[in-house]
Amino acid sequence: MSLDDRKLEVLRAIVEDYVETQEPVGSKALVERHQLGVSPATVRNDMAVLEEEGYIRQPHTSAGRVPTDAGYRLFVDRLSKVKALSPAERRAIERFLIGAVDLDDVVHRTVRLLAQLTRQVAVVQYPSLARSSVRHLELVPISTTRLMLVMIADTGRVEQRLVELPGPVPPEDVTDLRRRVNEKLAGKKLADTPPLVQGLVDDCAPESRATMACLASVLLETLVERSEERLALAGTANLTRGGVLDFQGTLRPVLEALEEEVILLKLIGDLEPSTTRVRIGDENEIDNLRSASVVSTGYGPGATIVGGLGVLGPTRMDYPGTIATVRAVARYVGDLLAQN
Amino acid sequence: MSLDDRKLEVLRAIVEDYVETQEPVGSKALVERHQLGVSPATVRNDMAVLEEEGYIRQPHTSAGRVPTDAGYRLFVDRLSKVKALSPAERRAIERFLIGAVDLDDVVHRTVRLLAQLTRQVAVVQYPSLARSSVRHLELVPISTTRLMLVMIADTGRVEQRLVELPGPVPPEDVTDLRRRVNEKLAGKKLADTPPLVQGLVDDCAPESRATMACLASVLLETLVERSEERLALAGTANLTRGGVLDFQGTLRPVLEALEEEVILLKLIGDLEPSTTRVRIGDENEIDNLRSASVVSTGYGPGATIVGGLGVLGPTRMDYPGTIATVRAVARYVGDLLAQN
DNA sequence: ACTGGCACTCTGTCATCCGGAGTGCCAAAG
DNA sequence: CTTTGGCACTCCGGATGACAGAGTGCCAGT
Repeated sequence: MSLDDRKLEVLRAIVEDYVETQEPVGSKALVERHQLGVSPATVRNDMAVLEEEGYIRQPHTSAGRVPTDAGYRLFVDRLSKVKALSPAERRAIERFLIGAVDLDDVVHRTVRLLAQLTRQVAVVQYPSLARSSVRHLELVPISTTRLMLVMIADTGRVEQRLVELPGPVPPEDVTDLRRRVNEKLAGKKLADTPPLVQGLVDDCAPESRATMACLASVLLETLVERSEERLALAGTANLTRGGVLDFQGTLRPVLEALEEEVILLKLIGDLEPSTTRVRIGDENEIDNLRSASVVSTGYGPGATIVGGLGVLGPTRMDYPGTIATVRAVARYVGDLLAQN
Repeated sequence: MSLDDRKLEVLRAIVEDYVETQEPVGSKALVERHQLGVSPATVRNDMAVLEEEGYIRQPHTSAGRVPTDAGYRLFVDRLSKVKALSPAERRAIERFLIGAVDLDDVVHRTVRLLAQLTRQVAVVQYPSLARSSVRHLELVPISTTRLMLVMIADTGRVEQRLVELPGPVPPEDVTDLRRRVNEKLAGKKLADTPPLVQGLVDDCAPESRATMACLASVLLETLVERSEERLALAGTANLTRGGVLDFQGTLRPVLEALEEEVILLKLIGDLEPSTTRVRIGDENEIDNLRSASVVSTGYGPGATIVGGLGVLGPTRMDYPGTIATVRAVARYVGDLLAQN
């Protein structure tokens, strides 16, 4: 059975009212607040059908209706258009992001901005190393048998690792190493480096091969293979808005999930489709987040995507507004990155 | 009126029981659980005195007693000895901290370890730039009019800034700049650099002076003056242990405070006395944290202190255990830093 | 196909009640 | 002077019941 237009309209009204008031919405209140042009009794019939189809449910007999996850899904997919941002919001975004001094700063500002605008928990992934290219590799002698390897990526990320050398290496050899490493790797996608790094070691004169091998293993192991993704988080205090009503009584599981970087990355990290993604309640694979929704998208300079960002909140959230904000922030951040 | 030994013993018993059970403790239960050698009635008299003096209070008439902030304070100062760590804890600390690949990694591991061991919210400050020395300054050309300035500090911190140059600068000039900057600044305390940096500009040949001035201003402004302190946070989910009983009903204010880096720095950042500091409830200047206690200490290689770390929890916390853990972790981190 | 009416159900709240735990005080004992 | 046992009193927390309000489902009528 397909739902006619009015039933969809009723669903939309229920979602909007419930999101706003946080209370189950009844037929009477609905016809009063929206111009549906029909009587409560009619709405009740429609509601019965919507409930049958699984889009809404009653917390208990003779209470109003509340959207189900499926109801929100239908709402997001077919009933809502993306809200335009208010000029105030646009200005807030611009003002917030100018004046960032480095990548850390950009990411921190972004995540706070996002949390503030959406009034939810915000997550921003640092530009992924896997999607970055090497801009420059620097070797800094710390002692005769220790180097600090600093990698600067085109996305602005800077990573450093301590390298323990097998034996003392004189400064002029370091200069030589640096030159050779950069010649080979600068400008290359990090993902493409493994064979090149191997080549570096192979081409090495025997006397410096051990040193180069050390360097190579640190490079490969900690920067390419275990290429650690970094995250910033903000707005956890927003979880307490709306009392303990959202998240079925306890923030515990949600806070626990937010502590796990791996989980967060799963949430915002699937960057394949360049469009905004919305995961509602049960659609999250993480059990702890069954009562939460996540709106996420990728960002990056131009059309490429180097990282993800998003927000997490109760399933009862303002989807159109949140989606609009997340997209806008992602675009601004992308532009900002493009300027480097 | 001074408190005799038995009254102090009663106070200790009350604190210990309350911390454990989370429930107001009455005179009867007290004599049963501890060998006080006196009757409940006697204990009641002592309690009356302790209440008079402000060390305990009754949530309501005819309920048991609960320690006040002053009571906890007295307990911490005079009634508790620092617990020795269990071998299991020691092992956990060691196992957790070996294998860290860089400073970020050390800090993150530390903060998680601390949160896990104390079962509270943990905060770790990155080694303060203000207390670090310059190990090396690196200049990486990004384009002809842009440099990336990378500063490597002896504490392992690495900071990078983008420098917009007034005009194109050829690579060999960059090499020269790099050499001059390092000759002057390497090994110096960051706090001592301002006059040296000024000297660098003054000594510059006129044709490169504008470039050097640019560099100098970025250095001074963003690394020395606005030397940003960084923090890591973990264990917020622990706030939900003990139900909503701690923190008088809502986590809101606490979560809000935890979002503010400035506030956190105030909490753990006062590094003057090298000993552990405990702030109980009202002793926190931050209103939001009036129902929380903070245990913090400084850490650093050897006897010097380069940063702070600590935990935050309900006033009802296991002070001896927490203090011991915080100290131990700080010592281990210090040792780890000393190895670099 | 929609509407008005009506009986029914369930929640949330308020008042009341009662057992339990704990206190404060007092008089007696050490 | 300190400690102890006894006793009346207070207050919390849970259980119970009554009740108004909101909302529904269903049915007959338009």
